Amino acid sequence: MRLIVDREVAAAPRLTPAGERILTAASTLFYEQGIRTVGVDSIAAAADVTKKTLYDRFGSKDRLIAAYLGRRNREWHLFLDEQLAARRPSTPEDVILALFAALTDWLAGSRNGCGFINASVELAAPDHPAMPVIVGQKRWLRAEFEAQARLAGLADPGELADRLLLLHEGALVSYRVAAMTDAPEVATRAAADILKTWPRG
Amino acid sequence: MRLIVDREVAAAPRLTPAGERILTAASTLFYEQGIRTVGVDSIAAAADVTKKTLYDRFGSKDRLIAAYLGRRNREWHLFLDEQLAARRPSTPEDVILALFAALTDWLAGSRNGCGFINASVELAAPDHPAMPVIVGQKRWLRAEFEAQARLAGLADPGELADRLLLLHEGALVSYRVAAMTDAPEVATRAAADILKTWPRG
DNA sequence: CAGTAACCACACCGGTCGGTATACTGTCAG
DNA sequence: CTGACAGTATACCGACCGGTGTGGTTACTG
Repeated sequence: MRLIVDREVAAAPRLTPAGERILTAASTLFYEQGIRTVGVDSIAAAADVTKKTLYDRFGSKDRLIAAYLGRRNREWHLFLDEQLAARRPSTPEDVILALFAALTDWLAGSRNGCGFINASVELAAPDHPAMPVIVGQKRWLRAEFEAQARLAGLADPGELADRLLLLHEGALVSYRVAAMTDAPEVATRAAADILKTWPRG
Repeated sequence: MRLIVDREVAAAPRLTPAGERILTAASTLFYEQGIRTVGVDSIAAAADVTKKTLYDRFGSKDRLIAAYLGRRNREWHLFLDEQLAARRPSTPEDVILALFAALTDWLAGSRNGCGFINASVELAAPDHPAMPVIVGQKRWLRAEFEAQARLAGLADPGELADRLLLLHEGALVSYRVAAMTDAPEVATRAAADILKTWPRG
């Protein structure tokens, strides 16, 4: 069993060594301290690079933000592939549960929750160049839930996918905002119970 | 049937006419456009007030933010009281479902989701004077879920409250980030199903 | 050998940020 | 009558914001 829905993730663009350092520094700073809080000067300093180089490579802070989210999205999908490979789910239901179980490891080691949700709030403007990445990430997850539910022969896969997405996002945000440290485990248990009692189509 | 857990909401402080206008303007601007985006100058302009007056009344932007969230929290509890009064739930389970159903009206008329979650992300710093209001709001809701579950004689009220909170917060964030416009209704249906199948203690 | 991409150092830009200073007016209670 | 308080108007502050311009160095490549 494996993931079904196409990732539609843009391939990682070639980066120069300095560009690589910039994006790496920006990624940790943006995620750890917030996008608005971190200025381009501090990113350049952390990457040991001139501001000029930063602007030669990325053009603007907004496009650097988009690059940050694009990379994070790729890393997330790679992470999911690893998790799936390790857990070897044998049914579509197990694939769904593996996606929930992956949350625990994904969130471990930081209290900041979901970088995409955070970015969506911080950027606010719906026409921001990074918005498609954010919405796309959530839409992919929902589509994957729905596809697995359909594959499992469960009734009303759309409604089920919606409910699973609520649990998933609720875990991400409660982990951060409400300081619910075991949110991923709670979500996994809740998802398991839903799947167990859900009617077949 | 009514709400059980103490609100521990600080009483609304007396405000001068200008102070009132400032807080009103700040509330709509902060919620509609984001806290970091809105500067004190534009708040003063919108309230038709000098910046001097703003700082005489509130001292700093951070304290104005805290006042904004305090007021929003009071408004939310007032809103819940109205909803409860209108729906007249006859069982603890119905109280819980009424809290979910209230989400629909609470979110109607704006795409910005939960002001507390947004503020938590935008402020980031855990020692910000407004943080206690944010965490307190979520903790109250969880405690209310748990108290109602206990009153209903349901098993493991803590676990149930956790799961309900995940659905609730998931609806708030999916409504905004994933543009799931019917998130409140989905959450309400999911909560109803959970309550229906949950074992008695 | 010439060209070009990838950097460096550094100085500079206009604008906006949160916040302060000064000086003056109206109102109302002791 | 006299403060105290709430408010006005305007000017100002240093710090930082995202972004640009100039000029020079290294290294690889056609």
